[in-house]
Amino acid sequence: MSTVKAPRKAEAPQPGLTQIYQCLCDTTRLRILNLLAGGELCVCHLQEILDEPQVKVSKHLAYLRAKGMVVARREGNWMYYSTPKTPSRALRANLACLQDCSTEEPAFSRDIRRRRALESRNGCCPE
Amino acid sequence: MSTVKAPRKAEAPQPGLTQIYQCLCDTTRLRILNLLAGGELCVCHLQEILDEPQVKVSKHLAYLRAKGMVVARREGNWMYYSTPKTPSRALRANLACLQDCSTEEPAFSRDIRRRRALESRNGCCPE
DNA sequence: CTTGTATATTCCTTAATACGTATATACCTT
DNA sequence: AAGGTATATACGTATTAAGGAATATACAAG
Repeated sequence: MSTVKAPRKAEAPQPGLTQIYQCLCDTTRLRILNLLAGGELCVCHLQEILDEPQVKVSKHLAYLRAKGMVVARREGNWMYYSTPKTPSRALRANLACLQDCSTEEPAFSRDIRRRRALESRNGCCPE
Repeated sequence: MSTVKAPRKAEAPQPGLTQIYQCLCDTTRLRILNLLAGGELCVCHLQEILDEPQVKVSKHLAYLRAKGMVVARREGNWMYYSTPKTPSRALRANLACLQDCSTEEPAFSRDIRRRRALESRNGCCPE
């Protein structure tokens, strides 16, 4: 046993192909990842943009995080989620593919629009 | 009601993004799609290359077909599966992405190698 | 019409997932 | 310490998926 104490919440290792697709096969998670492609977001903004209950958003974020699809950082009361800064080849390719495909789906571009609107009028959490 | 009789087994419409990812989130289905990227295959060849029981292969093929990810044609006793000739933009992009990512995963290239070996020595079904 | 081969489907069990309600945790403010 | 806000987890439940064993279908050949 190593004497080095593990951090209470280690980030998950980068996911394999199957895990990536498991994350992508839910509409809410797709919307989240589509949004995070535009940069970090806090949970309250995600909730508002997605217009989904807190527990639902939180659980999907936990799912994504457990599989290494997103990383989280805390700032005071707020949690900010983003895609990993150095994604694996497979993850990078699939996020790019999602970006490409999402332009077709109206729900996705609507989310992006709502994000812009929300960020312009400055939301709940410290910038 | 239309008087036109529907074919007994219509091909499914092209899948949406979520459906695509639902199809991709199983290892066996990923292997199948990876193989079909190299062209049509009959079920017996798929069984042999994947080294999986008949019922498992057949059910995953049915799943893929029901979601419009593959199409099937019969020739005598044999069923041949392939990706649709004119895939939707999303399907095309994701199959290409899979192709790109699969080069990293040893299981996938092994399948391709087994396919080549099997086809060179000519298998069970009419060429 | 019988038999054989290739493939599909049914039925069952087990495990995974999705969602909601309620509760817990983490941090800030006073 | 006490209360408030943001977020996470536990628990119950309903739905869905995966896999195997057995059976059914479709076609070919005699």
